Amino acid sequence: MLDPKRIRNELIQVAEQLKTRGFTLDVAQIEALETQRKEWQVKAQDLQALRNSRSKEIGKAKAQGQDVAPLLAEIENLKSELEQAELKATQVQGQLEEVLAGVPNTPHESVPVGKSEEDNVEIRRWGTPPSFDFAVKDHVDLAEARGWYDNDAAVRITSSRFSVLKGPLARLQRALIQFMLDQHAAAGYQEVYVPFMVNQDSLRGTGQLPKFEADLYKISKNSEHDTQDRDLYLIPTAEVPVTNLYREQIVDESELPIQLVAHTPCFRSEAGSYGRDTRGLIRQHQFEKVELVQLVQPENSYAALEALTAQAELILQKLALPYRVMALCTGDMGFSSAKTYDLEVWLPGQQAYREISSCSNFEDFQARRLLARFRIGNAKPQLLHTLNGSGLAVGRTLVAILENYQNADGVITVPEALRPYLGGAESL
RNA sequence: GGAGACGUGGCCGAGAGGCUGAAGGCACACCCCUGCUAAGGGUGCAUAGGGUUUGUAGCUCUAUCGAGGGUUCGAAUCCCUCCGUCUCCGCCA
Repeated sequence: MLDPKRIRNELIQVAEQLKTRGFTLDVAQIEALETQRKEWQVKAQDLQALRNSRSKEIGKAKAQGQDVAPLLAEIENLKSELEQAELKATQVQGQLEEVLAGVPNTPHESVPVGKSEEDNVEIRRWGTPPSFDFAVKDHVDLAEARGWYDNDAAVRITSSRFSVLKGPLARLQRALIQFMLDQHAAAGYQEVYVPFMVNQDSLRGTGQLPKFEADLYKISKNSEHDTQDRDLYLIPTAEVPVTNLYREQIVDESELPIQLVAHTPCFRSEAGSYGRDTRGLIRQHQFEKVELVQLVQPENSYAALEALTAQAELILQKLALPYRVMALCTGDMGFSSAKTYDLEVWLPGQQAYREISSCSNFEDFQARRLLARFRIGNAKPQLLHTLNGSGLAVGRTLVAILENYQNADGVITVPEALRPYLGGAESL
């Protein structure tokens, strides 16, 4: 979430910035709530202070054996007044927080202004799309022809948008995961293994809740006696558990930058995407992803974004997959992001570049909710900047390899970098 | 899953309705002293939020002793619910 102080002091400027991403900040509403907040909070705190001092006097009087009845009578009325002020204060605070929780991050000044995908800006291209002297197939046709992909079985076992991979394709996926983790570890990212289910606080921390509940799979865990909501959610990305490793933590400056990598399955309900990418492995409810996460000092976060993006690119380069880097425009960026680069890989089956990684700098937007902080010496803790990026989406990498490395006879050439992970096999 | 014990600041550990935001110790920071890397003395040392303010300075207020609720003029201390940790039993990979 945004800094409430900034919203208070620079409301108009913030509203302007948010406008570029197509978000209208209800300035009047916030001003009204803010006025009320101040009024009730001050009143409640004043009454609390009064109660505290009176209570202390009673304590002292009692200790000295004096009659406390007059003092008690004096604060008799205070109680209901205080209760009302406290109630009002928490109500207004709650409303204000609800509004603020729905406000997206403000874009970095370097982000191109635009309305949609169309306005994203290509930063660079790497590699050349391969040319084929035969009719190319898409990954579904390629995989089905070899008996590696069974959509019907997945539907029977679970439902649509799940998949069953068999034999060499399943093994290729495992090889890719291993390969990616090894590459990132070699670059200094610490590998972590994390839970695939998370609680609501974690999702709030990274910004998936409260706004995007519909995209998540929920596991009911509440019992009837629970006073708090204990439902768990399947992670939509490793970003959630990994970044939350530092929720409510204060790390020493010497531990920075923190660079982590995790492989997890990801679960997305894909609500609202009916009819899009229904064929094959592009858009699934469950998919494998290797995720890079960094927590850094604020002044380093934009350099870290470049480095993290380059690290994700490295995988594509080692696999010799053609791609381009897109700077997302203000209108296309995710809720929590201040700046995002998408990596788009060339898919011959679609004759198009498709997203395979998304690398974002969230600045302190997530850290504020998370209370993820660092400290220099004995100074006051400061909010970290958080970043993450896919390195890469494994399912889509699988698609890219099948399609880019296909041969006329349906055999798939194994990218050289991957051969050590497949017992030296040159083709599948 | 059953039985019991316990959750206090970066750590250890007092406190058992008021004078406790919290003794004492360790760690840490700064200063003093000390003729070697050791010891001693002093000071400081939680987090968040609000008000005031040009101010992330100062002053001041509020909240926080696992979490939430309750009793009370007043709760770290009493009651309830939940979560977690430990020990024993059961079960299991």
